[in-house]
Amino acid sequence: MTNPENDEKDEFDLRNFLPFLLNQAAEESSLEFQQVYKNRYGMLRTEWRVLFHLGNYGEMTAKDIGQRAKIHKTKISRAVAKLEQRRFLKRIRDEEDRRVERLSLTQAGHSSYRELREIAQSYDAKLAAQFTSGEVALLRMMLRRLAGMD
Amino acid sequence: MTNPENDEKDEFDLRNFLPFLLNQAAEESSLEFQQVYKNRYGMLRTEWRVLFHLGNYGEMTAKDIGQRAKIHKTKISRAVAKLEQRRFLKRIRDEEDRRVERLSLTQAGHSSYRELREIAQSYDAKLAAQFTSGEVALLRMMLRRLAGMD
DNA sequence: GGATAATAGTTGTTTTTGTAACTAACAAGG
DNA sequence: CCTTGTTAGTTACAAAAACAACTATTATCC
Repeated sequence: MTNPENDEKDEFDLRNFLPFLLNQAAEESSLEFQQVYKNRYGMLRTEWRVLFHLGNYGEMTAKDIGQRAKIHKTKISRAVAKLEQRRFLKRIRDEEDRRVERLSLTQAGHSSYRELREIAQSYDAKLAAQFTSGEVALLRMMLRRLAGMD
Repeated sequence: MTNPENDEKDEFDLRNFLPFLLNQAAEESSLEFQQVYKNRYGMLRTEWRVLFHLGNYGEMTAKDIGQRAKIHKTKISRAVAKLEQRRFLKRIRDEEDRRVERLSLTQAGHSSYRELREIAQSYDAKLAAQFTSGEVALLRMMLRRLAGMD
């Protein structure tokens, strides 16, 4: 490319624009881990997120997961169906309120979760190793704030 | 949700996992700006990215844009077609290498770019205002590193 | 120079997502 | 109770993304 056209007081650089930077960093930093749950476990992103939530926080409803991870209910519905099909989770109709399903992992689901968590943990460590521990702590704080997860 | 199942030395918290955190922050921080180019300009994300690249860096080829922003060529091809249709950009066949098209903005494209850039700039400032300027500088540096944009 | 491979970009097909409308169950007010 | 409104989750259809196969052009190298 040529002709930078910076003749019009253009202090703006796309490469510093936070939404763009965040997206690029998110994509790049997800890539390698994505290969694992995708190729090795045949899972979609929403599927491992549901798996992780159930593994990490225990029994939850679809709505709980959706609120916590800001995932739309239709995506969760489909992910749950797929995970159930693969016998990674089971649903129990809540008899107090029969609209609700209480979701939890099966043995198989739990064992996949443990494996993936292990991988995620060391992957996270690898990413974090590029910076000082103070920097990483600050980064996580800022990301949580930007994500509205305070 | 109940039953945290933290009985199995589970120091892992999904809410601190960098790829997850980055994705959440990216999505949340893009939302408001997305409304602008989507609802007000009828553009898709790839379309404004192409527009921004051409506005920001001047004449480029589809391949240039793809490499710089890590966007797949089919997505770019379709975005370019749409932007051309709306008379926001023009293509010039490179006579040195007739496989290549040199892309650049039209007047209309440039004026949309300027408007959107203005909005992007103040949106970025609003996001950045949540932190000290030192923190933001560090954040951008870290994101660039994570994005492999060094 | 002619076969073979590589490159820029496009098009067609399949997956995945987004959106809206739907079912079933519960809640609230009259 | 019984209409009206909400809520949990599903399903159907439309939009967008991913992936593979394609065309046209240029580069390689025997």
